[in-house]
Amino acid sequence: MDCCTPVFAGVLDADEAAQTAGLLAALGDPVRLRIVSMLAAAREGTACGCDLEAPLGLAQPTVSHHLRILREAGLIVGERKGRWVHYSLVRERLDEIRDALSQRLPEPV
Amino acid sequence: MDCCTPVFAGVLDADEAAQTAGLLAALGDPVRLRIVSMLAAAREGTACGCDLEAPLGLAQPTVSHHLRILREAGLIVGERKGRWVHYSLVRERLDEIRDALSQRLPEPV
DNA sequence: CTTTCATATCGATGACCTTCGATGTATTGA
DNA sequence: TCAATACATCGAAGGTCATCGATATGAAAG
Repeated sequence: MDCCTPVFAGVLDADEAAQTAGLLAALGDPVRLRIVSMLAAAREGTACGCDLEAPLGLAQPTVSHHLRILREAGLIVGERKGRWVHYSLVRERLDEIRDALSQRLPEPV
Repeated sequence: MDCCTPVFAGVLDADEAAQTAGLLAALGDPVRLRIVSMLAAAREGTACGCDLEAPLGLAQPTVSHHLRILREAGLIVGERKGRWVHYSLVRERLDEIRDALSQRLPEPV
């Protein structure tokens, strides 16, 4: 007797999965999630790296590392303002993740 | 002159961040994302491990490893049905992630 | 009872990731 | 021009993760 042998039509292919997983992995770190939370809570929706080090309790290179990962994932953008870089969220990317989690799911009861 | 010095009220604390990041990290892998996609697309909403190996192109222990991570994150549950284990999605956990991405964000324009 | 099949666990390997000190780059202010 | 500040990059150390062969467990079938 065989198992269920379900049909896997319309399933994420490897490329789509890699793309979405990249976004999720970028957010799948406590430090980066807190950075995103801080940017969302910040006045004007922006903050610079120097303001993140103390609340996060991390050294400057570490914060810069995480900001880079978020930037390369397209989740934040940094704009140079004189001596500082003002980081802000890219709302479209967060929506993209939400959409990816909503699609391809069976209808809720 | 100082920087923006934003107020970080209502920001995720370390514990909350670790919990949500755990869920995101569990999904932040191409293989696991495809597994979730497959379970969502499967007839009856369930599938057993043996049906996943071939489409994923991975060895059985590797698939079992990823199923375990998804199970420990609470994203799937496995029910033993004779020789097979039928895995299915836990919709509440996916909603939990969506909610975490929706809260604490400034109002959309 | 033995064989067969689905699944879980173990151990090893190689890759990746987080963290930070040291250092480089860029911009401002004196 | 020179000192100070914000940020990026480099290199190293330590931990974690994905992968798989070998092996164990558990259940059905002959």
